[in-house]
Amino acid sequence: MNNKYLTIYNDLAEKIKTGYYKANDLLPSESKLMKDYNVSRDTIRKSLNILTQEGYIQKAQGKGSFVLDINRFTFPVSGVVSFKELGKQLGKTFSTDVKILQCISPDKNVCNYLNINKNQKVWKIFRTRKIDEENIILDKDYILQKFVSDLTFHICQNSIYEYIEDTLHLKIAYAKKQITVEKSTEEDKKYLDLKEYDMVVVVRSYTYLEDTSLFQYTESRHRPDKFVFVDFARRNKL
Amino acid sequence: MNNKYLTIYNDLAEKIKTGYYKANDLLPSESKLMKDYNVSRDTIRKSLNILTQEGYIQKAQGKGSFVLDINRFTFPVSGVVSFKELGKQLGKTFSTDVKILQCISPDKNVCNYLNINKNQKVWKIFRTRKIDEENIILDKDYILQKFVSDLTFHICQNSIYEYIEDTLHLKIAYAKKQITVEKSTEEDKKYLDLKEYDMVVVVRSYTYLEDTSLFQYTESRHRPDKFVFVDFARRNKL
DNA sequence: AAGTGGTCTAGACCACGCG
DNA sequence: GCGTGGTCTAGACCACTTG
Repeated sequence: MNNKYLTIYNDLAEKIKTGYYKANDLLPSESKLMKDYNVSRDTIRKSLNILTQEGYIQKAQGKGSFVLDINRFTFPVSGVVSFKELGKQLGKTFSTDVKILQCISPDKNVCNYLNINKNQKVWKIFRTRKIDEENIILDKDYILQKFVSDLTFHICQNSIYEYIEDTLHLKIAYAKKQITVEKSTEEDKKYLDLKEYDMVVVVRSYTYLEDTSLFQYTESRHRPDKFVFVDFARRNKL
Repeated sequence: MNNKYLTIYNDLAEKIKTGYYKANDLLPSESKLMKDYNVSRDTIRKSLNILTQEGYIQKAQGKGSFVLDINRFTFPVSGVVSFKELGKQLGKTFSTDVKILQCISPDKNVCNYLNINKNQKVWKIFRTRKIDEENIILDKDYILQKFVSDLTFHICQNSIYEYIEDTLHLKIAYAKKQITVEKSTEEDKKYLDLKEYDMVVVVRSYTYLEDTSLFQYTESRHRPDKFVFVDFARRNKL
């Protein structure tokens, strides 16, 4: 990465994660960091702003930048993160089973979700996610075929995001998400090891590309006892 | 507010919300906005960055800033927002019942949540939230007494956040949140109209002040069918 | 008084999209 | 080639904290 401020952000974030800077430590002052990295103050401030946004530090006028305690942040479902990336970050044994992979003419519901008409083909992908030998999550993905002409079992087994970003070079920009809890359906019971639970946590995501086109709708259905969502939020006035 | 960039942000956000700028419109270019508001480019860019962050716009190099469709964002539980603020934004008929308000020596669990020892007094506040004549949410708040010496039923009935920020002038900076789904307890059944549901959605929040001191732990317990969480997330590389 | 972060400015150069 | 946003710089002044 040739960006100075991103490089500095990553460097500082790494130093916080590895404990070089510890919770409640003060980061070096902005003028000190300017000299250390040999950049202008604005560049340093850009880096620090991202650290603030991500919950790494808290700034205080007249005092400095305090390192926050991030040890409660181990399950970052917030943000736009794929299942494979998640697994990597957690180091747990996850596995994925591709149940359905087909290119279809969408039904009414899917048309509605993706805001298209039924002549536009979409990929329909159902995958189950296994943790400790139990099927915990059912992911139902619908992806506009015009953006992704080919998909294989192997790609779905691996990471669709990786393929889309690294191979197709599509740029995912943002997502809208909604979390609710609903009665489990026959489909849920078919694909998941629901045990005694008769409800599932449903995470609906609409994913958009950089040019603001909606290209994917995902419904992620979780067994309630294994669902956790962790969030860091700053108070915004006005 | 004397901040230029916040003023401009609010002005533009207002124009998007009221439909002066519509979805898929291009915002005026940065140089145009510089002239319109008679400020430097950096100030404009600060405003646009917040709009981007909050999901109002999407920028594209060489093209401009596109207005996004925000109509799916009607329930902003994300961010640090209090119940009263929420009610205002939704225009629905909510009501709050204060069930418990006392200053206690905390038990082991609360000590653990707030990272204190049992000699520190805390306010214990239980409130139920009613929507359409049903008790849907049970809020269990624990607030360090050293920050808030006095609390009344009237304040709790209204908005604790309002009192803390506007009257005590404490500055709430950020919060960590966790969402899970759990079996309902006897307490839940006592305070809520749970109908046939035997599970509740539990939102645990740790709220921090600007000086990074943890001052409040809240457990918000929701009847599952009425729970919605909406989030906007940008994809961050690296 | 000295040091910290917060805001604002003016100017430079680059990368990208489009005609 | 022109206009757009993206990055970076250097300098100014202010507000706040601490000694």
